[in-house]
Order: sequence, then structure tokens, then C-alpha cells
Amino acid sequence: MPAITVEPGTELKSKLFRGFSDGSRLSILEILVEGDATVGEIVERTGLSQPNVSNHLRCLSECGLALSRRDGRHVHYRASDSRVHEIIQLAEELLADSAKGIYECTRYE
Amino acid sequence: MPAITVEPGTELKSKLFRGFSDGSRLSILEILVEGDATVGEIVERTGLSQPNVSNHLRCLSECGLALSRRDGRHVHYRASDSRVHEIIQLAEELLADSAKGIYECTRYE
DNA sequence: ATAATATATAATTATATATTTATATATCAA
DNA sequence: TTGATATATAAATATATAATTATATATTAT
Repeated sequence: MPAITVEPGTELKSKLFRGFSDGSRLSILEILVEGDATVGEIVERTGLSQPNVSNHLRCLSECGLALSRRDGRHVHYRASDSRVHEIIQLAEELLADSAKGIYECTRYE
Repeated sequence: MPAITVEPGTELKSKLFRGFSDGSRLSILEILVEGDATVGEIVERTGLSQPNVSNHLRCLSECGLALSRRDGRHVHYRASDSRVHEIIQLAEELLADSAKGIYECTRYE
């Protein structure tokens, strides 16, 4: 009877990574780690629809990866923590070095 | 005519994060960053089915997050790069500090 | 060569998730 | 207060992905 010994917290951690694991959300995060941006600016820079961006931003906010403040009718978002940037940078390095084969990965599109 | 100015490489990067964004795969990666493990050991320690583990390991190998070597009828896997561990550790820190709200995130289960 | 063990594969099924669509709310300007 | 602008929400739809199931391959021992 083999015990299931998955480290506690793994589910939460994988959920955190889901914030980075969608192309749309990651492109939003990459804008947010550069600094402040309004929803409209994000819509413009990503080419995503406004409701889609809002849905993703809510997700990122609830998860604690982004923070928001209202300024008149605009709402500004930014990355919550410098480690958001660090994680993305580490991924870039990995991609450049070890993970070059990723575009061949057939498991997901 | 707003140009779509998503940074090149974002799609590949988000794909890389998908390696970490599934609970089963992350629990496998957490075993692999500790060191060598055979498929059977991973099956035992995670409680996942053997084909499921093999499918995930193929995914992780193709993406360059894991390396394998055959030793008789066993195949040993390990993390490909120390940055795999670093990324997981950063996520742990983020989770402890900024991303506490993640279990409330309604966007995904 | 045959059986046993270890792992891989691939089609199917089940499920999770992204995106759109339509609409609602909030703020400002006139 | 009415209209315009900015953002949010939520249901519906479309799509992607995980897990299972059944089977195949590879290695070793007898």
C-alpha cells in the first residue's frame, strides 16, 4: 500500500504557475513587471479583447500576482512582487539553455 | 490599428511554465530536483498510475526540463538544470508572501 | 525461446480552461 | 441627469489538456 507522499503545497504551487502558463496571461504579466499599466493599455499592447484582459487580470489579482488601484475611470495594474519578474527571467534562461526542445513538445499545443 | 506587441518568445515561455503548472507534473519535478529517480519510484511516491507518469515524463523530457538514462530495465530521470529547482523555490517564496490568496482563485479549480 | 518486469505509447474519455458575447457597473464631462 | 468612456462580470461556447485504458516495446532471467 504505497503512501501518496506528494509534498504539501504542491497543488497551490502548481496553481501559482498557472498564472504564468497561459500565453495571454504571461504577456500581461510581462507588461506588468515593466511597471504600471491600465487595462486599456494592456488591451492595446496585447491585442486581446477587453473582457478577456479583465478576466485574466482578475485571476492575476486574486492569485496575488498583480495589484490594482483605481485612478478616475482607469484602473492601473502592476506586478505584486519583484519575484514575478525573477521567475520570468529564470524561465527565459532555462529556455535559452536547457529547454530549447520545448517547441517540439507534443503534449500541449 | 494597434499593433500586437507581445514580446517574442512569450508563447514558448508560457509553454515552459506549463511544465510546472499541473499538480502531477510539479510533484514529479519536485522529486526530480532532489536527484535521480526511476519511473517506478516516481509512481510509488506520487501515487499516480504508471502510464500517467510516463506520459508526464515524456512531456518533461521533450521540453528539456528532465533528462533520462536507461539502466537495465529501469529508466532514471532527473531535473535537467538547477534553475528548475530555483524556479520552484521562488514560487514557494511568492506563495508564502504575496500570493497567499491563490486558493481563492476561482478561475481554475 | 519464454516468462517476468519495467517502461512507453496512443487512442479514448473526462475534465478544465480560455475566449467570446452580452450586459452591467463605475467615473467623468457637459 | 444624460451621454461617453473605462472596466468588470458572468453565462455560453470553444478548445486544450489530464487521466484512463488497452496494448506495445524493451530488458533480464530461466
